[in-house]
Amino acid sequence: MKNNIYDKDKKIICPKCGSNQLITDHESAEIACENCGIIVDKNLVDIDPEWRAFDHEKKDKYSLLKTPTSYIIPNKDLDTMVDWENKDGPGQDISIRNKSQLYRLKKWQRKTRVSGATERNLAFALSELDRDSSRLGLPKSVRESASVVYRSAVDNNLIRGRSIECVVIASLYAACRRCNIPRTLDELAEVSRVTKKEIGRTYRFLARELNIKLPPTSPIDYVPRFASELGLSGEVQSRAIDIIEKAMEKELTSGKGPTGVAAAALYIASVLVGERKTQRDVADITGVTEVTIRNRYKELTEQLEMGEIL
DNA sequence: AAGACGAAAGTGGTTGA
DNA sequence: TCAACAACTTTCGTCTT
Repeated sequence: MKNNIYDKDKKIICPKCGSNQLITDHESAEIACENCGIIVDKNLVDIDPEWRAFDHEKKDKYSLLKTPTSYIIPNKDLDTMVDWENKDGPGQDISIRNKSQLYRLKKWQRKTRVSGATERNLAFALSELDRDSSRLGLPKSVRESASVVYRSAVDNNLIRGRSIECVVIASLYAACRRCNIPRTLDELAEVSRVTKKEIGRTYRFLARELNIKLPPTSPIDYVPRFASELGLSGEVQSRAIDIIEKAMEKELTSGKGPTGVAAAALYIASVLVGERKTQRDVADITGVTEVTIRNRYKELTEQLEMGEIL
């Protein structure tokens, strides 16, 4: 079976979203779509409909079965192997299977001994990622973005000495921030067995090694989620965002924790609009203390000349 | 009685010598 | 590596509604 993606002159596009913004990865011979994050493998020989039409759940399942042949083994060897299997295939199932296994074992041992472990690692990590992100109610785009981060972490040998779960969570953290729907370290720590400290440390490590540069999280990004969890109206939200924008102009927010600023802005806005929440309510949802809210609140009202509250 | 306020002491992380 | 430092937390007593 000849595959048409392999042709070098042909432009490769992402089968899922049609984007041609593909990132080629050096060592693993895989191509990732920058837009939606799925893997489009250039060296893939066996293009079944199932592969072509994969969405992410399916891809995870099939990757166990298929990826060892598609990801790792150089394409020329792979071509040979596929042909050989196809010719001898009908009739003698068992012996063929044995031969095939032997062949692959040899291959793996000789050239890519790590790859078996790597694949298992990846499969485990991706299911972990699925579990965590669905617990957090994260959209697919974030999950995909996180899996891209994780894969590159694997490719750069960054997981060694770290737990898979830890790296997965750190990847998720990065992905959330990139997608502008940040989650706090506390929230991430809650759904995993990794401590907040470790997540932070691992994230910083990944960011440094992978050259991920993300601007500091804006308090504004937290407003919609916190507001809806507090049952506050859209009007309160826009007032809060207003306050934060003004505060940022005056550089009142730099160096301060974004959740604290968001919490205080929401509190102030809730009072202004007349949907008052107690400091305790806001503190519980936002994960900061009342004291912090009070401090931010004080700074904001003083510096922004909001005497109207008093 | 509940919520808001603030002082004081403690924690974990960053920075700079 | 260590100390200084800022942000944030915990705790607790006082004031306000």
